[in-house]
Amino acid sequence: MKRRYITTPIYYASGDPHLGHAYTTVLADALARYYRQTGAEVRFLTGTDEHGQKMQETAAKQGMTPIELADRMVESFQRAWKDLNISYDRFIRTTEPDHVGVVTAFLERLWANGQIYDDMYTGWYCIHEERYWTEKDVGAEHLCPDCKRPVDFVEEKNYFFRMSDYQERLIQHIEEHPDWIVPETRRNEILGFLKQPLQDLSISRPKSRLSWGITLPFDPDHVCYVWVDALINYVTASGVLEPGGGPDQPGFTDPGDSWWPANLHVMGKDIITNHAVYWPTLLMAAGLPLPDQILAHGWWVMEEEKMSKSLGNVVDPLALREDYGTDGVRWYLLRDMSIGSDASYTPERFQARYDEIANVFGNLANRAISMIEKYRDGVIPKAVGSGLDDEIASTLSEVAEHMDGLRVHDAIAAAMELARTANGYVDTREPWAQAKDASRADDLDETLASLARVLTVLTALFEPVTPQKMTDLAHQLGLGSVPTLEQAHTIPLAGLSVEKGDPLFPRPDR
RNA sequence: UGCGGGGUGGAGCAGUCUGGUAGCUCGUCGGGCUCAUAACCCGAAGGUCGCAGGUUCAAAUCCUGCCCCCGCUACCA
Repeated sequence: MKRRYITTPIYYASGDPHLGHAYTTVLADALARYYRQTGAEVRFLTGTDEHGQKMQETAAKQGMTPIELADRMVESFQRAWKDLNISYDRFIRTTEPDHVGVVTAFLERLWANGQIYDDMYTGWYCIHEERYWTEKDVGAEHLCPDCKRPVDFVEEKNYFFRMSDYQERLIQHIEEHPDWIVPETRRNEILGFLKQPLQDLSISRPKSRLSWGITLPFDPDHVCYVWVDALINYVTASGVLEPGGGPDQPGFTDPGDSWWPANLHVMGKDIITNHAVYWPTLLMAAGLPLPDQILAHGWWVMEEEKMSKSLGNVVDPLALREDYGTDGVRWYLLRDMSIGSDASYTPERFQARYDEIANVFGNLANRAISMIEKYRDGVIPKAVGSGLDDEIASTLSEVAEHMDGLRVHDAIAAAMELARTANGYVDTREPWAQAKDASRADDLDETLASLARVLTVLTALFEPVTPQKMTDLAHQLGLGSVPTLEQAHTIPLAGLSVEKGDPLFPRPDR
């Protein structure tokens, strides 16, 4: 059986989940569900990134230990994902002993192979912001770009990964695999970025400054840089690397027996460099194959400001669920963002999109099932003609093409087009007129059977986006569950008893 | 500064590679239908396709110049 390993980033556990997290996760979930629909065995990974300076600081501010803060945030994230009906198979935490063991083994392997060396790190440190800046950042005045205070020149021992050694190999890989980074605009950015000489990557922090992290196996006074720690989670969850491995027993299992390499890493555009540069070079150094694809989506923007905690204009994705339901939110997020560009959230746009699925699809289901009840005592008649079979076939191939190209919004639009076509079909066929003329019983059967078929196909097509609602619709159609894409256009429907339920996408009182 | 993306009726987008009556969704206006969630279906109005030149029988589409917007230009999460 075909296998699919898909990941979200692991989210930094210093704050509660927000719309950005929710979008990435819903997007990955829709893809994971689609892959399952196509019959693949799927591993869908998400989790939390729990080490690092900000965790340490945030926890201290709240009078907690870092792990207490992490525990609380894990609960918060898991509740959010449950509320959004996220079908992850594994939730990883970077504080898990397994992960710590894998990171340690990974670093030992790089150390043993001479991929890591120590040197003095120099930079400009802002005491107020508690962070380093580059020469370019601070300018000739040597002022912190954020707070405009003078910065100090400091140097400390750091361990560096020989990332620069892999620059050419990485460029070659990206050029030979045009779809490795999606969308193309992000690929161009990375290629542009790689035109400049790549520097080596600092992968350690002295414990004197930061203790909340994974201790380097070759120097107990330093912890691993959180991004290196975090990226390795994808490997940990794949099972390709056994914790406890070391220079003498590298601990790598055959990639063929594990989930590695990942088929797809999904993320926001803000962390594309980490995933498209740091991560592949680290993998190269470790002798592991690279992931098949990296998908970087845009941001949700609101009134021209990025939605971030610091700007204080967060829209709680769960708040929208109160009026429109989980699937209403999932639908909006996936329908309204064209992967690759940013999308802007406004209540008006949300409502317009919700109206679309309520009016075009929800109402189609409602009217079709209602007519089957009214004209055929609730039993789906035998199909006597081809009905909308051609439109169904072309929609299925179109949706598959878009989904395989990671254009989820286009796939959804194509599926919705089938619902629009079916609404037009109802008007053309005029089943209410067919029902009044006993001699046209076959025509009416064809009309109603075709509509039942379209709805069945639509349950499969929309399941990745609105899973609960499609399960509800399948039940209304007399099916036990949402069929797979393969079954949807062949599974026998004649004789099934439909039962009209509540509207799938009710319009809230206005 | 360099690299990349974009500027198309009120809004959001497609079309540009492979020149040939400017398309889609929403909104507006008019009509139709009655199975349905005041939903659905049909039709109409509305754009000199950022600006200026050029090539061509013909340019949103190709070429030149300019204007404007956005992203990336990494390493302490």
